[in-house]
Parts: sequence; C-alpha cells; structure tokens
Amino acid sequence: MNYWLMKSEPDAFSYDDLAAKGKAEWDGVRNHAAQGHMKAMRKGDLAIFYHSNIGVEAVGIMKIVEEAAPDSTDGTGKWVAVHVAPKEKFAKPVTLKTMKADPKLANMVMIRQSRLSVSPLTAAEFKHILDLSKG
DNA sequence: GCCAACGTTGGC
DNA sequence: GCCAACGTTGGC
Repeated sequence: MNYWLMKSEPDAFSYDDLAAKGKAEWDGVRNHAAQGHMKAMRKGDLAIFYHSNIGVEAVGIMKIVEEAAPDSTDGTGKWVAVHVAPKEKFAKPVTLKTMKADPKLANMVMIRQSRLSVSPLTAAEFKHILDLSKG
C-alpha cells in the first residue's frame, strides 16, 4: 500500500465536488514527474486531497479505485489519469502552515517541491497528517 | 546539447 | 498582484 498527496484548486474541483460525484477521473495532470507517480499508483492506495490557492490545506482522504489509464481530456494519448473516490473528510483541515512547521513533515516531497501536483507520502507522513486532522 | 527567454504554478 | 521555482521552447 502506498500513500500520495494530490492537489487541486477547489474552485475548479474540490473535495466536496468529489464527495458529491462519488468517483472521478483525476485528469489534467501535464507534468512528467506527477505522471510518473500516477503510473505507480495501485488500486486501494490512499491519497490526501489538498486544496491549492484557496484554503491551502489538506482536506480529506481519497482512495485510488482505478489505476492509470489514458486521460479522457487528452487528445494526444500521451497522458494518463487515475480514478479516485472519496474516503473521509477531515474534521479539521491541516493547513500548509501547520505542515511546514512540523518537523515530522519537513521532508515531505510536496513541501520541498511545491509545484508538484501529485507527490508521494511515506506511511509515517500520511499517518501524522491524519493525526493532525483530528485536532 | 546548452542555455536564455518565457510561461505557468502556487504561496503569500 | 507579486515573485520564486521550475518546466518548456527555441536559437545557436
């Protein structure tokens, strides 16, 4: 089981949008490093949903329900997307500020490389963010 | 193949 | 709205 962090701007697609839909294609990723991470995802992996630009915080957990397949929004056939489903909305979102200030999260790929939209998390990082979301 | 210019992302 | 980081493009 692997753990991931995926970013979206909530005015384009938020955790609540995903919760309303039940299942969605995580499309539009046009960065090779992020694509590589999506290709490494396996069914049942868990990912933290992070709101960029607005909120700037981790808001919930989702589950990978379909592995990488051609991105339906891409005409070239070069890019892939995974399908995700909502798992759990955080009682208390975990802000970027909190994550940056936490020494246990200092090595998070997302913090070190802020522009990467899909990044891996260690099991320890994932669990720690979960703990923080409980207040 | 190098590197400068430019565009985009994302935090503040 | 600004700016830093970084990916991409294009001239050489």
